[in-house]
Amino acid sequence: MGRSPCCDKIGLKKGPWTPEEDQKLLAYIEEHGHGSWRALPSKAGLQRCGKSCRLRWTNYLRPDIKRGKFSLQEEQTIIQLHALLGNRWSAIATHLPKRTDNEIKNYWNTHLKKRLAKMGIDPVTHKPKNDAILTSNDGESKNAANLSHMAQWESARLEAEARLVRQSKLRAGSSNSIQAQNSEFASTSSQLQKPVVPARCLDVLKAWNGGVWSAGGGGGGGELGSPTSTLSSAAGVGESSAALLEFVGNSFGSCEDSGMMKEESEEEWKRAAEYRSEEIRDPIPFMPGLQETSSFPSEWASESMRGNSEHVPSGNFVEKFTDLLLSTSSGDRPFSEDGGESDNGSGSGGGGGSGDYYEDNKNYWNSILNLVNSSPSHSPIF
DNA sequence: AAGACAGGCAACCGCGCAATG
DNA sequence: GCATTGCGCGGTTGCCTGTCT
Repeated sequence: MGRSPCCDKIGLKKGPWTPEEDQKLLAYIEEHGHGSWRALPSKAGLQRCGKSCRLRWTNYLRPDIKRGKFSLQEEQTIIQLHALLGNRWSAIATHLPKRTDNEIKNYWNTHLKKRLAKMGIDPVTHKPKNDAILTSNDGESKNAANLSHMAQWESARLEAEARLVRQSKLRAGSSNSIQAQNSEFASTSSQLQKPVVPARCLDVLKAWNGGVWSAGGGGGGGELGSPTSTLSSAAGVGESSAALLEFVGNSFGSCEDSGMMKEESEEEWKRAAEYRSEEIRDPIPFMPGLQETSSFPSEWASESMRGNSEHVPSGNFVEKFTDLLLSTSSGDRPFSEDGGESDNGSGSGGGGGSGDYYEDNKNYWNSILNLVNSSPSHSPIF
């Protein structure tokens, strides 16, 4: 509908960019910024469509792009976020400073997807391929439902962040100052694609670890052994709910700050495998600590609760999340019914109930991390 | 050495959404 | 409210390069 042609105009060049074209584009953007991609090519003297220019800029020429191999933690971030968000590469990219969605997408398709497949993990569902046999329909649906809740929440948050970026860009864009634009590229250009808020990583999983995994009481939580997860059944209420509340708006140091960009990779996988193989005692070290708390902007929930991914089945997450918070604050334990009597975290020994519900999910994520991290470092996969 | 094959990645394409007139 | 425009996203393609035979 009403869509004007873009790259099919006669006379527009397609295909690989030449250094001369790159130079023209760079020079123009450095001098003028990119106000309108559509108008840019002619102004810059390029026989390209605006879309092609934008792509070239965002995926290749932008000064804040990190190229080269992905670090172990970047890989883990991608895998885990993909488990939550599905093929929402732009959302995943917001958690990986200096990486473009296209790069992440390519890396997933060419490396990580195959790696997971070889490890027996379905790269779409992030579950072991024989999981369907091992898991009852009921348990699976619980896993899916809970994951979907988290994913929807993350989706909403990311989109809200994106809105903030757009708004801030609009504000910034109201000034035609070249310096302003240039300084923006230089200092915060990654924020052109990312939220204004500090880069985050693994919010959901962090909350998952802090709020859900640790909530198994003295049993499962104790098994995990996190300093933050030594919850008595009484204190656990407050702490786990606090973790969830922190998760609502948490903002912690960027992945980069937390050592995200360590050079990779074999050694890191090896170290991680060693570490993880000792004991899955505390997922938290993979996730920077919870630090900041902010309020829950209602607008986050106002849109984008649409189920836009097969990973994110539709459902009224906000409602349930609110219920969760309410029940938490009212003293009910949302995560565990069985207090400290669960087994060593490996199974759903106790009967039924929400204890099993979250235990299943904990085990699910444990299995992902286990499978990823415990793969032999000498494996051809790696 | 050369052809075949596979993997990796840059770029293209089409769609959806938001903004605007 | 509708048409149009512009941008961003995700899927896909095709070229380039490295490896194998």
